[in-house]
Amino acid sequence: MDVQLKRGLLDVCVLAVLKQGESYGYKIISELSPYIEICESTLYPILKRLEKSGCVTTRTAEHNGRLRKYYMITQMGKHKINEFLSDMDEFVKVHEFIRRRNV
Amino acid sequence: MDVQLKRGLLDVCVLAVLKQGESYGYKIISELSPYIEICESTLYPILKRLEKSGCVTTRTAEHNGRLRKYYMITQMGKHKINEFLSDMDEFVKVHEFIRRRNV
DNA sequence: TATAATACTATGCGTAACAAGGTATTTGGT
DNA sequence: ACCAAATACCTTGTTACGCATAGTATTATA
Repeated sequence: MDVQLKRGLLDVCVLAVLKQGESYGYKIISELSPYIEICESTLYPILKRLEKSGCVTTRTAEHNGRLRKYYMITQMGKHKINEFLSDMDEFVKVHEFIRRRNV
Repeated sequence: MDVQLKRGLLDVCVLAVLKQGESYGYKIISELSPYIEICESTLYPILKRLEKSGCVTTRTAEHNGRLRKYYMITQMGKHKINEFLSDMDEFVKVHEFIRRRNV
């Protein structure tokens, strides 16, 4: 998918994954990969951003002798998803506008 | 609509307008305004970009003693619209992915 | 024993939307 | 006659975000 079209989409994808339960960086990528490509150097800044803006909280736990950072969605994060879905109503109308003029 | 979500959308909106026939800056804004907000300082760089990439051609004509720059879509521009619509198939699937996880 | 997979992080680049500001003419209201 | 709004175009600087590239380090697998 065109890079520009992903803008603003990836944040919400990550939040949508976390809505189903806590997860961690590497796993989030693999959960999203069937739907949208997101590379590490994109994801980790997103996670940092989401934490800073209060959309997720974190806990660090040991797994197989390695530290893993788990991310959990907050109320604010859920609110962000709903905001996105509202925007999508508008987006869909614009999409239709373009399709109508393409016949 | 969120600024980031507009990324990559506005170019195609402009092209979709031009697919219906030539138009000029000010008119394009008014034709789009019921569907999506686009300000002048966004539109004119877009038009320049589209011209540079061969998606539109221009002609300048006098109208009421004032110069007006008319923009016309090219084959390349039409191709760009179709590329966008392909990307949208993917986008729609991601949208559904998010909606499903938001119940 | 090497290579893939797992797991996280930092730096720098390019693109696009927009705020703010500038220029100039015409039209409409009072 | 005068001012505001509408018409019409353009430039500069800022900000945000996706990604390429690179680095670090452990564990599993062939």
